[in-house]
Amino acid sequence: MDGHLEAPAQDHSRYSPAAVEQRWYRFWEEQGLFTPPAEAALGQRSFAIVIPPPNVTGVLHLGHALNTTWQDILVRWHRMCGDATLWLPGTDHAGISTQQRVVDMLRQRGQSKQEVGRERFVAEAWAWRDQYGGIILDQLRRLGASVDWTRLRFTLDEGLSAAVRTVFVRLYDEGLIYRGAYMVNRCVSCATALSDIEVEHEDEDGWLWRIRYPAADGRGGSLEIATTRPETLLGDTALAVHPEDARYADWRGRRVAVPLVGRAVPIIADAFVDPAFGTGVVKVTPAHDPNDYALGQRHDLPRVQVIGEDGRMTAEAGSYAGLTREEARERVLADLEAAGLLVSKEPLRHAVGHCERCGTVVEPLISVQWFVSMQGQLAQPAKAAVETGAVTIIPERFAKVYLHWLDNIHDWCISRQLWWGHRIPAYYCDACGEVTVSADAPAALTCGHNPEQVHQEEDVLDTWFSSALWPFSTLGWPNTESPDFQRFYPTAVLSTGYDILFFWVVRMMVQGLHFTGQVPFDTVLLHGLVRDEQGRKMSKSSDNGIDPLDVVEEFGADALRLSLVLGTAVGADMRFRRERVEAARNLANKLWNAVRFVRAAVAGEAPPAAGPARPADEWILWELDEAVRDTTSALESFEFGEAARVATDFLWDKLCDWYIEAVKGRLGDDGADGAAARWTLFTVMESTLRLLHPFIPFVTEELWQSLPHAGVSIAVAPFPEPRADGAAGIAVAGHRLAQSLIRAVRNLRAELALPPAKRVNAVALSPDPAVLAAWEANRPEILELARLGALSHAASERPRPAIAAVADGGTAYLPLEGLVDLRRERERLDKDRAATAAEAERLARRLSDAGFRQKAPPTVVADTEARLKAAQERTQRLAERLEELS
RNA sequence: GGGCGCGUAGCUCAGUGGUAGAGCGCUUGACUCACAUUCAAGAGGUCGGAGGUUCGAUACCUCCCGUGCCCA
Repeated sequence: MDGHLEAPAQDHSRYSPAAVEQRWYRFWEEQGLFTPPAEAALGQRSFAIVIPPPNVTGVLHLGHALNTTWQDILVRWHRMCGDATLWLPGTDHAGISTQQRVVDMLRQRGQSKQEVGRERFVAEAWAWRDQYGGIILDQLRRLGASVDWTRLRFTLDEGLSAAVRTVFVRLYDEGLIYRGAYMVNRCVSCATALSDIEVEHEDEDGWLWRIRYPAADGRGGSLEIATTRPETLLGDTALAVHPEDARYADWRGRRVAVPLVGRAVPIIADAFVDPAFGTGVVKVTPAHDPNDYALGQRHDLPRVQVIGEDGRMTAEAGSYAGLTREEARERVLADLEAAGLLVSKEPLRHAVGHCERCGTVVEPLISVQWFVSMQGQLAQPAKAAVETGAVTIIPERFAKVYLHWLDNIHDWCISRQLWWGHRIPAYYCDACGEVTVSADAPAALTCGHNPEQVHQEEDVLDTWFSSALWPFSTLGWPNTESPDFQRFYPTAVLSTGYDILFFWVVRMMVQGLHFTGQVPFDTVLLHGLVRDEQGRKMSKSSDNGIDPLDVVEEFGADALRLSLVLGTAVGADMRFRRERVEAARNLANKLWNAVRFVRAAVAGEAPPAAGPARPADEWILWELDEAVRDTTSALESFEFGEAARVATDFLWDKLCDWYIEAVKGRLGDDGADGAAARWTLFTVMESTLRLLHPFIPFVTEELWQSLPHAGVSIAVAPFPEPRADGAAGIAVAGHRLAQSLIRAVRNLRAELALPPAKRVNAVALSPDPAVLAAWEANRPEILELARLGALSHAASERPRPAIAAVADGGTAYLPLEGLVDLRRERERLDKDRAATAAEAERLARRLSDAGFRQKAPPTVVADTEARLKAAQERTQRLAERLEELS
């Protein structure tokens, strides 16, 4: 990086982020600025965030960009505040997705997973990871994420894997992990079991078929049932009605024949049945429906599995064996029709479960899986932590969602029939089948047989099982003496999308509390979805996804970041809008040019300390203090949009539009006034860069380096603080009065279409000597910014006729007879007078209300009185002026 | 069915128990020596509807309408 520290910023009027950003990221990384110092300074606070580990197969999308921006703002801010700041990066191994990639890769080589075998398959997966798994990490660099790359973690790292084994064994020993045959969701395409929350329910248009089941007890008659899944009738082992449904009271205890298979099954009564749905009779297929499974348990029904794990009909399905679920449905319907048992069909919109990963319709199947018992011992502390405020969820409303979910939590199916992942540390004795659970290959089996003769469980763990440990496994746990764990756990903030509140946040809370006894983080920040310009969810299938890197290429990472935080609220979905990025790009450009101006003004050297000399100087220093205070308090409450708005408004509206324009005439001055101007301008500009750095790190670094500076990087320069003595004084108030006058004159000039080059003289009158003094104190600024030739206060010089600009505290008259359309002028003044009078009337009415005077806070009453006085004065002056014109 | 959002300027969205805001768009003027990715000025809103609480409601409460999401 030789030389570029001294390299001047390009002297173009347009900022080119592409030429700048990657260079600075390399610099930050090489300087090790994102690695917290090894030793904490005395009294230094620590601030840690673990990144939500992106899927190793993933590519960056705008949701990542938003979340990364939030975290980077927090982290850069804390780092500049001098905290020992750690932002720990990493990726997760994404079991299903990665396995699918490797399977595809093998298929292209003409190989199958079975052919290569488990060991080689896993090796191929690692090779795939090494080749492609870093893509998303480089994308985070492009966004400016100030993560500590020296602490990069991966969920399959040895350390993290040891944490996974430790947790599994402990939960097993505590009886909180168990293995058994239960109904779970199976994705026949991904060929694995899924947990409940990996199933997405979507309403789909389907059919409700009515099917007749003839009596099988020789007493004649038949029962009509309604179903959306006729193919499962092959596995029916009962029909059910509501216990109080009089229509079917006679049927209870009788038997009917399952169509096509002829099996005689009982009619049972259960309050689960909704008598109002369909015919009030439901078929019961305990092996293929979660509700029927529960019914089957209550009534001790046999289970007949007619659909296999591959989604095809089993031998139990008789002549349908081998057909897919879809084919079987067609055949069953045709055969029912032929048998005269298909009564009717009607359209029905109903929820169908799909695999969250691949979209395939999930099949509920009974199989042997591993589960975590979530209720009670695990869920309770996680609930309590939020209820007691040990953890704050922002926005608050998600706390309710979180608690409600924990109240209704189900056991978590954690086994996956995959090869890529943490293989479950359970060992089966080949001699007796006994299960031994052990973090390492067991030296002794619980059954006492020879430990040589074991085979390890084939299944791996749900990826989320390892993600749940992320806040502490990445910091060295289970070694609780590890320096990072000691220093940075619990972490400070966990920022992620609300869509993975259940998948991840809850589970981290559960595991963190159970295994460390502490909350894993103090604050949970949840962001919304970034949608496309039409408000649609972005997705690969609808091809409306926007690649953040395309945006970075075109507008710069700073512009993307700023556009994602400006004008957005925490937790709310937002639309991505191109104009927003353009506006943010324009702001970066504005900053660029403002600094160009300052650089020219100070000619390469930091101006010697001078302090403010004129009211304008006092005013901008005071406004800066305000901006620093407001930005800081917004950051403290995680209001990123508000923080960015305050900081950028200061830059544009205060510093650029007012102060730089006001100070221009003084910068070349050789005396004390020039020195004060240069010092103030430089001081404010440099502070502004630091204020903006957390939001737009690249351009601020480039510009900060181009100005005289102390220190290696703005990234480790102190965040601005308000001056201790920065109260608003008379000078500040005076400058604001001058600004009001300037605005009033500008307004007039625009009305009259006076070109800026045209200088006019003005007479400014006020009954208040303080106002006159303020104008006098700001005379050069007023002359320049209002484009006046001269400004006098003597009433005798008041030009007649003239046109008036009514400002706060007084009125300015411009001698513009001939230019003035008197009728239009009267209209303008009258409109103003009417509005001001209405305002005065409203305020007067409020003040005459005894309730208001008694109950409103005194400051509000005083404020209202002041406003009334100002409105009355202004109305008076406008009326006088109208009088003069008539 | 249960729960939670949202409805503010033409568009997209901030926001607040006490004077309604921004960006873009629109109108008018200006290539003013940092910036036309700019500057100055302006138009535009009974803050979805109806009640209620309050001295005061766009904001708090209730209901309704519209719209979106989560869970079952």
